Amino acid sequence: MVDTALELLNEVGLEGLTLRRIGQELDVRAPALYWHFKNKQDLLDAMATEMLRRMSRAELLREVTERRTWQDVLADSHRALRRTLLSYRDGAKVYSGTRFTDTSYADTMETYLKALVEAGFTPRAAARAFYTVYCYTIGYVVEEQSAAGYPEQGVKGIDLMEREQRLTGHPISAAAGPELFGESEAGFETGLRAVVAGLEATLPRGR
Amino acid sequence: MVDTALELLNEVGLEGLTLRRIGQELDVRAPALYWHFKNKQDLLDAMATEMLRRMSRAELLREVTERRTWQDVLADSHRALRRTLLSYRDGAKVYSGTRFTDTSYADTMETYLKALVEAGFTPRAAARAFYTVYCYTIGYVVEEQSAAGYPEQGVKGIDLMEREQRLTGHPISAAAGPELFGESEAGFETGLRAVVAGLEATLPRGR
DNA sequence: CGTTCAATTTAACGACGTTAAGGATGGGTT
DNA sequence: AACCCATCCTTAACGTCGTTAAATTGAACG
Repeated sequence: MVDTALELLNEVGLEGLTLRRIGQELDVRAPALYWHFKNKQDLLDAMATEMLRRMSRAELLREVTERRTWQDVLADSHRALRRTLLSYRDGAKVYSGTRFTDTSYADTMETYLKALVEAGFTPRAAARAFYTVYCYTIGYVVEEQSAAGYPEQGVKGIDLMEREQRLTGHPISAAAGPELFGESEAGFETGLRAVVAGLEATLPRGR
Repeated sequence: MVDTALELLNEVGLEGLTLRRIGQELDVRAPALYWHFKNKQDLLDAMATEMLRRMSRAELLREVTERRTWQDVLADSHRALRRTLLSYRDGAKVYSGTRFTDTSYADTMETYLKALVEAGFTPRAAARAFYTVYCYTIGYVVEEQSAAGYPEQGVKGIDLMEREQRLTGHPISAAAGPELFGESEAGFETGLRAVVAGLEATLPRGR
């Protein structure tokens, strides 16, 4: 049922994801859903949790089988997070700010934090480091998905030409358009590397 | 009218911000609002734009009167952004992913980018640097406001005690709670410094 | 006084999340 | 076989939402 809702999300987007529509997909009337979830937010939380679970399954395997630096662990895990969020329409919006419905995410979390601690981070610094990259990633993908739109569904993205015209008189801002909204993949990567490099430079690690 | 909506936002939150309620505040029926805005999203966009405008007014003054390093410009402007978003209930949610309704923000943007370019960043790198800090900040405040809740209005925040109990068996994750959700001010600052330091280390600047 | 135009009203529509009350199904117990 | 009880669903309805259409106000102006 969470699976169905996630599939449907990709078809109709967050705004079109109504209980009646989900019910339709399951050959069931809307109130039936209340047998399984106490309300719609509860279902959304479960969807976010399931997104994370799916990400973890693939990602945790890598963790165990490969030996990587803490920088790679941090960067790879958030590359995976971005990929996961991008794979659902409005994925970042659904995900951001929800509280997870169980502790299934904690295994993954714990593995990452342990890797940082073993690399010399204090537990507090490890948590802070992880959370910093996390916030960057969430923020980036929220903006990314919102700027992209869903043209095939009539949701327009940012029009770079129009933006440039609108910003005549602000040349640097105008020229920033293609860098920011035209190369989102490379842009995420550049920012991610910077953030990780900054953690390396500033956060207290033992020798 | 945008002012009224912003005031009201602080009383009732995004979820309680209905057109009928806004109308009530203005002694007007809901449909009257459609004379001024083409739909609710249009009003929300205007609110986000106004938030930014208010931030810029105070912040741009500093820019002109003080001489600061690009690091300080970058950090201070995003400290101001966070403060602004925090000053409205659900401020970050309202703000994130909206498109600005005019180009009033561009003056500010241009000033910041110019400071970076003068410090030796290429225009592209300047845009990227700014955007990286921007995403971190947006992501951070979205999580921050969602985790805090609004206890006086019955919206519960994260319960640290309960969280710790739930995460027994994941000691590092459990111990991360106070660091992440208990010291949000210091946490933002630490992350911000790291991100700026990372930009210093990785982004192409002239000599 | 009549016209024009901006700004608002009233009335209504369809869709939403949600609740209440009750029906179906089916295995386990007596 | 008859009953029970839990599970899972239905129908009906409520109140609220964003939004539209059409009629109405009221001031400014000739």
